[in-house]
Amino acid sequence: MILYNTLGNEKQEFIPFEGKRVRMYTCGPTVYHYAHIGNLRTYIMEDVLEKYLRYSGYDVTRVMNITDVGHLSSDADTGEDKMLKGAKREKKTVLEIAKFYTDAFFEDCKKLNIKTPDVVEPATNCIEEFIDMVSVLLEKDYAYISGGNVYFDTSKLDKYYVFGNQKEEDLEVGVRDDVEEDLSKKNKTDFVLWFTKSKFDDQELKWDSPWGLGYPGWHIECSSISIKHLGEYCDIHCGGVDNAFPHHTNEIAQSEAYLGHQWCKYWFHVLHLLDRRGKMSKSKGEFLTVSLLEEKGYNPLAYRMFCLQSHYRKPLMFDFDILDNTVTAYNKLVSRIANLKDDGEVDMETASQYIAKFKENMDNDLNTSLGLTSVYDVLKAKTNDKTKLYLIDDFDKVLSLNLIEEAGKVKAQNEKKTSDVDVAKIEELIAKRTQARADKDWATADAIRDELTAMHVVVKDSKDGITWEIQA
RNA sequence: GGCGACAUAGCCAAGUGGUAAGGCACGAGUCUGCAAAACUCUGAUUCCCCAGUUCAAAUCUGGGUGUCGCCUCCA
Repeated sequence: MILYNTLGNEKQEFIPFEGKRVRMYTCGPTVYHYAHIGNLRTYIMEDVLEKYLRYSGYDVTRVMNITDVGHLSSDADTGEDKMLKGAKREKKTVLEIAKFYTDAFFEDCKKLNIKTPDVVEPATNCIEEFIDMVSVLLEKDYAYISGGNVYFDTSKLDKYYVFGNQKEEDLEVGVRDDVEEDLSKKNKTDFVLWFTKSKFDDQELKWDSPWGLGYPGWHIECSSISIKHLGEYCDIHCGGVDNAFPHHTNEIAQSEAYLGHQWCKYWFHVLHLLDRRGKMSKSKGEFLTVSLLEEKGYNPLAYRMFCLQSHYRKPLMFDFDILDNTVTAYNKLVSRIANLKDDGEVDMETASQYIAKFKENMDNDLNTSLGLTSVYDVLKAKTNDKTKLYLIDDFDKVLSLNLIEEAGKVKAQNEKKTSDVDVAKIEELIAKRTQARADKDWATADAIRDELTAMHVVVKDSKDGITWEIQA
């Protein structure tokens, strides 16, 4: 499989450290609020990556952290503590908030067919590990204590900007209005490993440490949780692009300083979902959630298909008109599948050709748009329906659009009409209408059709006869 | 200011040196008393612009333009 690796900024052949074993790490959500559909784009694409790796025969272990420590990423950031802000907003304790939004996150994931990672670890479970890692970094002289906090010393590294050619002197401090420079740092790019000096008197979660009562820095959590569950080597680390710097850059710095060798081979970054204002973001106030989509009558899986239609490494513009477009496409696709007959034998020879094509598409840097096209190709294939159903079911192990299941619902819906409605009445009306049509009494025929429409019965006249069904 | 990504039909979008996939919408046709549904057909002389390399460029190189992201909250 070929994957674009941000480390090197190029497409590379994916070769794990150890045979068919894949250790995969995902930066999880900060659980202070609902995830918006932009956050979930990243998780959808990572889910496809994980499932495709499994489909390709890899033995995947995937770990995700839950950021329930409400720390700030910066010593100097005047922003408000995220978890605390959520707690204040909802008058709950920080941990109640974390629990609530963690559950909400996985409910959203479930609706989008995002598999729960093998290991999900809240940061508050790993304070000991964080402290251990910081201690080692201090011992190895990669860290120093200043102004009450423990900092990572980036000047000890040969190369700090691993993802690009950024120069420290070109960094602008205070690009954002609310950021001030932290004078306790030795170098501009140094970052906090452990805080004891919180700017927030009401910081709720604090733990004892060799450096005093405090809480961990933002980056230490991912490094530590990854190493705890996946060991010293990680194959793929995933996240949204905005995390590449500083979060992932800092993770690499501290992890490799701690381990003394290369840590993670591939960095998979998903680009942002945009709306008319640019990147969809919680800090801008209004944001779209899965529940909101459902309230508006959208099937969450239509949103999944919306994401799959585009490539993970391209910015994706969200608009309800575009989503509507996908909804139509999804419904049409499902109804075409519903028309397939489940009989005969699977033609494995033909099937293997389509599977090979699907793999070729997905092997090319997870080209989900072409992966979806494979489904359309199958529908047009010159083979029996059984083979088509077999292939669609197979591809859907990766795409996870519930295509077969939804098609089954459509079929059931069509069959339901015999049990749920007054068939005798409907057939009587249809008979009357047929007579009226035969008499060329169009007014009566149309009136009866209107009556049937009011009963949610759709009449279909075709040369093969008259059929009817209950409108969904 | 620095670093990085992206730009293809009305819309979403594939394409990684050999002459522009697929989907949605639109239009046309079949069917029909009309309609709906279903099925079939149809669309880019050209890929943001300008140079260059090449027998051959949407694809490579250089220079622009535009959009987006990051530069200590962020997926």
